[in-house]
Amino acid sequence: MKPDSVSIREISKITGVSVATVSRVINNNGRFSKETEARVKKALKEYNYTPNLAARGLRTKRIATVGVVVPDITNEYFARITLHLQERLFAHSYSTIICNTDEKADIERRHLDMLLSQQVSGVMYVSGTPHAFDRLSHLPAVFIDREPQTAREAGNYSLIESDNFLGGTLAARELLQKGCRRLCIFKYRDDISTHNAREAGFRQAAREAGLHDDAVRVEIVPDVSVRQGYEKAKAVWQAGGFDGLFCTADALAVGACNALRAEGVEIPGQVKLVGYDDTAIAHYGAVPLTSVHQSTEEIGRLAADTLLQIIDGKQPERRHITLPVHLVVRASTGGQFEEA
Amino acid sequence: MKPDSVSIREISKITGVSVATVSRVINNNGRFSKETEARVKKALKEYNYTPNLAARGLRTKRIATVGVVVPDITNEYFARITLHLQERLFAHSYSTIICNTDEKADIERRHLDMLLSQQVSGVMYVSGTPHAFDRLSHLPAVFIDREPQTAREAGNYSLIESDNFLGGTLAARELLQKGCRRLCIFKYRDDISTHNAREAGFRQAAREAGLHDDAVRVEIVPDVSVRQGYEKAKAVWQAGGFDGLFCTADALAVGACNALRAEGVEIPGQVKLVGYDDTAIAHYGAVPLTSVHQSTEEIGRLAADTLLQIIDGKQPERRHITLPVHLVVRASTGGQFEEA
DNA sequence: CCTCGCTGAGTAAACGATTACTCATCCTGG
DNA sequence: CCAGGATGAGTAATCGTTTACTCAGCGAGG
Repeated sequence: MKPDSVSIREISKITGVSVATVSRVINNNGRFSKETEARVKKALKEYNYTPNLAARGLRTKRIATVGVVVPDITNEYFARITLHLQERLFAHSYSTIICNTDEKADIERRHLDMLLSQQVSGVMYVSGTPHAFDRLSHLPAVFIDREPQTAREAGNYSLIESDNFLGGTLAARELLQKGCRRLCIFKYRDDISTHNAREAGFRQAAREAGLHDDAVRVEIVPDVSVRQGYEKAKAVWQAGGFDGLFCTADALAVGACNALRAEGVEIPGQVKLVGYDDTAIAHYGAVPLTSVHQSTEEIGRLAADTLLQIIDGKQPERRHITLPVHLVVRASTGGQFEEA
Repeated sequence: MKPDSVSIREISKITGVSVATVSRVINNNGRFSKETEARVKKALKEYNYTPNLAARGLRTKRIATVGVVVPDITNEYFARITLHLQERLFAHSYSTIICNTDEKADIERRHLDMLLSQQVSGVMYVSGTPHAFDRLSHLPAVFIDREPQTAREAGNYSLIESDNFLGGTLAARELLQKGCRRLCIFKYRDDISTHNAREAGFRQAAREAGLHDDAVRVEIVPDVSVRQGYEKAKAVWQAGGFDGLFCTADALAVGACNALRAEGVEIPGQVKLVGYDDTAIAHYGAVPLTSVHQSTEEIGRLAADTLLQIIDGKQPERRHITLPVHLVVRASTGGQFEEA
């Protein structure tokens, strides 16, 4: 049973130098001789010294921790981004506090108060609802995917998103090229810029291909569950149908796929299907799903680096970064069957 | 732009009482008059006071934060448990630091050092590899699913797991009852008690049904990916086959399902299939998957409550809790088709 | 030989909150 | 009328680190 953890003062006593010097050696800050350094470092190791971050944070008012605010960690897309964020931040010896808001304003508010209390050095908003942003308008922040309207004029933040308009365009082109003419979109809510841009890109591509605007039917769904996709697809199919369907999230597409097959519809024979995010379930379904891929790894890496830059007081190179996306073609639009 | 956050001292100045009294009001600790209380509380609200957790933690040596160590947050089962843990802990105004180890000992070690530095009050091990447990043997800890052998004699910890033996038994009974006689198990590694127990339960049920031990073939896989399931199923099928397959994780079962269908095998006609964890992908696959369900919500809730008890110095009611599981029957063993 | 600058290291004051003591005041019962 | 308990509130030490000052010693240039 090791001692609970020795303090800088005990190291000082052991080595016979002052606490100030020990601190200098630890932080490699200020002057000290080679011998002193060696002696102190030996003691640090030997007595298994662990810095008390509370004390350090109190004194320096900076703590190597950032908050990550995410709507739903069980959503694979969010989980991946969060994971990559964490890896990158951890590599810079920052720790992360992950806060799940479930898209609820009051929960988000409480989480933010907690983050403030912790004196975190920055906050990462993963597809964040902007509800409680006023709480921390003075903190370094990076938004992923969605930008809060209320923060427009506020200061220190950046936005990282992927090119949703392009994603929509790619989806439309694939369906059109494969011969679809009666198109339908299942879109998540009507107030989320991310999903609206996907629709806009889709519509524009359809228009460019000479389709009339009302050849594209839009259905709005209140959540991105498989069940939603299932039920919406059943309803819309019975109400007239379509031959090409674009869902702004993979889960919807998987649900739609199941529903259509239950109705005896052949995919990709009668209906072609494109999803979004290229999450793992895109591979697993009854029909492997063509989907728009965005790199969670790159998003996470860029977002982490940008936040660290802001924290360090450097102006980030770019305040607003848009990453490219690409389409992964699978069986649901008649692509090659891709295994596993 | 609000002031960065006022301190207890400023509240003291504003209200004309001492800092000690302000602190007492904040913590509802010690004595103070109704009027003082009202005046202080008003000022706290008005000036938007946020306690500095670093200072508090430094003084009290207790911080309302626990570390959650998890192998892979993008695994849905782990993500769900983590989510419920967080909800429950947050409800008790604890925050959580989630650490993803990727099953790597050195990453785990660094995470633990960080948690120690943060002076967390406890650690939650979700299906944790025990590698670096020595680092914090004196900290309150709760293990979910897996118990570290090395910690046997160490003090303050509990184990929450679900009844894996029962899960294996249920899986076997379902397959046997539906007429399967040539059984196969895809098991994740050979050194993980959780998965070993599933196999043991399965075998025992098979034995009880009068099957010879070698009527149960066991295949060990190195990870729980869909791809693994796919490839192993293809290989085993070509090497002789089976009519009932039990996978100790859903992802394996989904991969196996895809592989078998690609071979022209009918499910559940020729082969019946049971998975484990009842994650979302169990619903999504080409054939809805019969799976052993364990309640992540209950596991999370119990684990959180137990850890809080240990932190508060109370002996938890039970050191070792085993939760029941149940089987959800779907199409892959000939059950009713369950939508979405 | 004096002075100046550099080097290595110590002293002590913060940081913001908690809490053990202390104390003045007031009330009450004998 | 007084002893003593209860009450409300202030004083000051403390938690572990960082860091602005300070300073002794030494070597070199004038």
